[in-house]
Amino acid sequence: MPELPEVETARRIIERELTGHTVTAVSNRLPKLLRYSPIPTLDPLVEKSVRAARRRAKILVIDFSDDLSLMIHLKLAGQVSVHRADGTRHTAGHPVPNPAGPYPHKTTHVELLFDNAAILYLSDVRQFGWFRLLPTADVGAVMDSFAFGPEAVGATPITPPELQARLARRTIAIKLALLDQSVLAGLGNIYVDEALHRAKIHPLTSANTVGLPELGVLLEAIVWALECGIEQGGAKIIHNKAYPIDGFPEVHARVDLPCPVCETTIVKTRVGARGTYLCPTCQPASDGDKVGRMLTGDADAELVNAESLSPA
DNA sequence: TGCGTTGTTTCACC
DNA sequence: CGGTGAAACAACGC
Repeated sequence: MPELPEVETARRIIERELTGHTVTAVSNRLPKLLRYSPIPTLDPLVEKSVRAARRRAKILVIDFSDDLSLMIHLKLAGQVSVHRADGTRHTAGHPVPNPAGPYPHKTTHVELLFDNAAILYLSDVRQFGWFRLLPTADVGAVMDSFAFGPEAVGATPITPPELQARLARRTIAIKLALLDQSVLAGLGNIYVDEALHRAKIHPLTSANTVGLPELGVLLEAIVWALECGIEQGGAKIIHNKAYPIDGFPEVHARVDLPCPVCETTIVKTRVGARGTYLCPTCQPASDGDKVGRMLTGDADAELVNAESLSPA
């Protein structure tokens, strides 16, 4: 489930381990991963050296010499793993393949060999991700086509009034608005649940009813969640079960476990089509809630009602 | 074995 | 045109 922290972790690994090194060989066992790529194979990367690794939203970009760039979207289940000649490994993204196990795994599709004997493995058990090889000069235009909103964390963080302006005409659930990459870039299902819990906001609250002070709290909570994730090199969630490190994540993938803040049992519901975890005590339903407004706000009623909104 | 999984796109409709 | 809600899609593991 690579989101901003997992992609940022991958970026840092590539920057640290591979900058200045030259590709000596390339293999790609699943050419369809280049289905959107302007250059249809990775072969031109041979003899090119890594100049930089950068990130925008959840897209990783590796810049090579001779005006070549590789854009990578890990989607649900992509993984980046760099193995050095001395045997040390650095892995980011999805937990499959097992970072401590044998490589290449059957889900490892791309291998890049470098002149320092390091190997970059790109794996994707779901095959939903993509790679695009293109001139560096064209990366900006492709990024523009995605119309990403401001980065959720970065040098010039979005301010509460800016976020309020972006949500002003949005009546959808705040959780869905935060997952919209054109509103704010980088959040996915894990970190949005964590941020809303931290900010004590129910995920079904209509986006344009969240006041300025609450948006300030929410932005702080978003930064907190993403920085927790980056510090940990990505949240550890396997088969929909969280394995918290230092108490993070607090609610996501922790159904039926106690809320670390108030010990109320964490419930799982649905917002849009997304599995959503929340603490019914910390995050009470409010008048602005899309479903909760006609109910008591109790979690079971929400679950039933939310699911009855979609056809069987 | 059919469902769940997520980031993103698409579509009908208001 | 912009927003909404839902479906679609990618492919696999359980």
